[in-house]
Amino acid sequence: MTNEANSEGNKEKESKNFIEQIIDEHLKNGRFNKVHTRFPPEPNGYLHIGHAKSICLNFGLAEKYNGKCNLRFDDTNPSKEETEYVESIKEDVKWLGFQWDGEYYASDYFQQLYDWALQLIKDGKAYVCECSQETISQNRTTPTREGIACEHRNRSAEENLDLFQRMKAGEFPDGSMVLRAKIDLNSPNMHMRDPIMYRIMRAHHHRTGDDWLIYPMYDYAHGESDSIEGITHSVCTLEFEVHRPLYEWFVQNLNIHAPQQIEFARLNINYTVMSKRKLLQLVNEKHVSGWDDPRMPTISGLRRRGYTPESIHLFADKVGIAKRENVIDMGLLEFCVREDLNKKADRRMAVLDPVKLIITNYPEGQTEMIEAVNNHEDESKGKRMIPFSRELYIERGDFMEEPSKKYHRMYPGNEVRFRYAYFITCTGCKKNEEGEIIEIYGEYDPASKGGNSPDGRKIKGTIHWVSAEHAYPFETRLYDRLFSVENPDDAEEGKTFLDYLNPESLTTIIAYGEPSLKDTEAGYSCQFERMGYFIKDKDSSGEKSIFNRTTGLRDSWAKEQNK
RNA sequence: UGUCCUGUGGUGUAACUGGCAACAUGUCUGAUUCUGGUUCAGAAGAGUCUAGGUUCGACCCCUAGCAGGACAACCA
Repeated sequence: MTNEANSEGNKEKESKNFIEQIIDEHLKNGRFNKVHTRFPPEPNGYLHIGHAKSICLNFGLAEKYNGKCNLRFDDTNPSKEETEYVESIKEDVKWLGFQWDGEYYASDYFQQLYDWALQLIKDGKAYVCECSQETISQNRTTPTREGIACEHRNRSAEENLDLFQRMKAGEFPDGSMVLRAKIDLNSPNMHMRDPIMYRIMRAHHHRTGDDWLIYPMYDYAHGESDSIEGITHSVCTLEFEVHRPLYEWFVQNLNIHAPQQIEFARLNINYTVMSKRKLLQLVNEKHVSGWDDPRMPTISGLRRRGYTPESIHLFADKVGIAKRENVIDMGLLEFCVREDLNKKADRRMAVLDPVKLIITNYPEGQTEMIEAVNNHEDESKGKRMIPFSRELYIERGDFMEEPSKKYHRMYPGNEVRFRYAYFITCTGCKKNEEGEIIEIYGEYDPASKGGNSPDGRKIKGTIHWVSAEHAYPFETRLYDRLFSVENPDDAEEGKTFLDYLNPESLTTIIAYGEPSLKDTEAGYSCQFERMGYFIKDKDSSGEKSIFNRTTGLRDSWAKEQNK
C-alpha cells in the first residue's frame, strides 16, 4: 500500500446529508443545543423497509450527535390501531439494533392536548363547527377560490367552550360536530383553511379504553407531542411538507417549545409495493402468508427471508437521504445482504435440482469422510466432515450432454473437480424413454483426493455434490420478486397492483443437503455453495427442515448465457 | 387550477457553499480463485431539465419556462 493510498483513506470526510447540514446550522446559530429525534409510527400495520430507512435516520442522527431518540406511537385514531402492531413495531426496532430513549404514546398526551384546545378556544383561535363533512369540504372550496365561513365560525368563546366540553362529555353523537382551528379560510394551503382538531368518535382505544369520546387529529397532536417531548428535529416524509405551516401555527399559538419539522423523500423500491394499505390487502386477501411472508418488504418479512440487521443498515446507508423522489433498484438490497452474508455465512453443500451421478470406478459400499472448510472468508469458522460415496447427487444444470461454448462443468470426456473431494471425469449418461437424463457416469482420480491437483493440472470447473445415501432432504422455498413489473403501483386502466403479482414469486422444491444441515435451528443462515444464501424457516419442526432462499449468488455464467 | 417541493451517468447519493462533476450500485473487459461466488485491476457511461442573466469563472446565485411530485380526509 502506498502512502498516497493511506492518506486518502484517512481523509475520507464523509459528506453530510441535508438534514445533518440543517442540524449543524441549528447547533451553530444556537436555535438548539442538542439533538432529540423520534420515530413516530402509527400502530396500524407492520413496519416495512421504508420505515427502516426512517428508523436508521432518526436513531442514527441521535447517535451521531450524541442526542436522544424516542419511540412514539402515533395512536390518535382508535379505529385502526391495535396492540398487536405496537408489539411488532417494538420488536422490529429492537431487531434493527436500536434502543429508544423514551417509549411514548400520543395517547399519553390526550389530557394535555385537551387542555391546550381549551386554551385555543379561550383565545378565540378554535371553534366548534356543526357542519357536515360535505359542507366543510364544500366551504373550503378550491385552492384558487376563497373559502366560505359557516355560521359557527363566529361563536363566542364561551359558547365554544361549553360545546367542546359537552362534546367530550358525550352529549353529541359521533360525527355531529368537530373542533376547528380558526386560521385562514383563504389560504392557498388547504390545510390552513380551519383544519379539524377534534372529532367525536366512540371507539375503544387500545390504551385509553373508553375514557375518551373525542380524539385529536394528526395535525393537532403531532407537533404538540413533539413539543412535549422536547424534540428538536421532527423528521418526516415529503407529504407532510404542506402541513408544516400548520405544525408551526399550533406550537406558536400555544406558545410552547417549537421543534423543527424536516421532510425527506420516502423510500421506494421497484418490483414491490410500500403502502401499508396495499401490504395489508396482500395479507388480508391471502396473496401472501402474512405480514412476515418472506416476499413482503416488511422488516419481519425481510428477517424471515434471511436479511440481517447489518444488511439493512448498509442499505439505508447506501440509499441516502434527500428530497427528490426516488426508486431504488431491488438489486441494491440484494447486494447489501450478499455483502454482509458473504463474510459471515457458513458454506454448506445442497443440491436443489438433483440428478444421480455414479462413479463407476469407486468401490461399492464404501463411504469416506471429506474435510470441508466452513467459510473461506473467515478461517476461524473451522471445518467439518462430509460423507462421500459412489453415488452422488449433482445439480442437473451441472451436466450437459452436448456442452455449449465456454461450458466447463460435466460433459462426456471432461474432468471436473468435485468440491473438496476428487477430480471426476464424465464418461456418459443414461436417459429414459422421454429422453430425460436419469443417471450420469464418471470415473474419479484417487490421487486427487481433497480436490487438490496431484500433478498441477488445471481444472476449470468445480461443482458441488451430496452423497446420495447420506443426503438430507428438506423443503426449500425459492423466493423471487413479489411483482413482475417494476412499478405495480401504476396499474393500467381497469387493473390493480394485484394483477401484477408474480406467479412465480414462490417455488417450493425438495433439496438434498449434506447431513450437517439436519442439526440446525430455525434462523440458521448459510450459503449453499454456488446456489445462494438460505435461512432455516420457523415453520421447520423436528426432523423436518424448511429453508428459505434469501437471495442467489451473483451469477456471471447465467449472464453469459443470456447474451 | 392555486400553493409548496424537486429536477446531476441506467439507478441512488455527493461536490469543501461559485473554481470545469465524485462515490456506490449496475454494465462491460481482464486477472486471481477448489464457489462461473469473493477479491483485484481497468473501461464505458452525466457536462448537471431548457433558455437567458450575474460573474474572470455557476451543478451551486437571479429571471422565465418545462417536467415530475405533494396537498384540496372528521387518515397518519
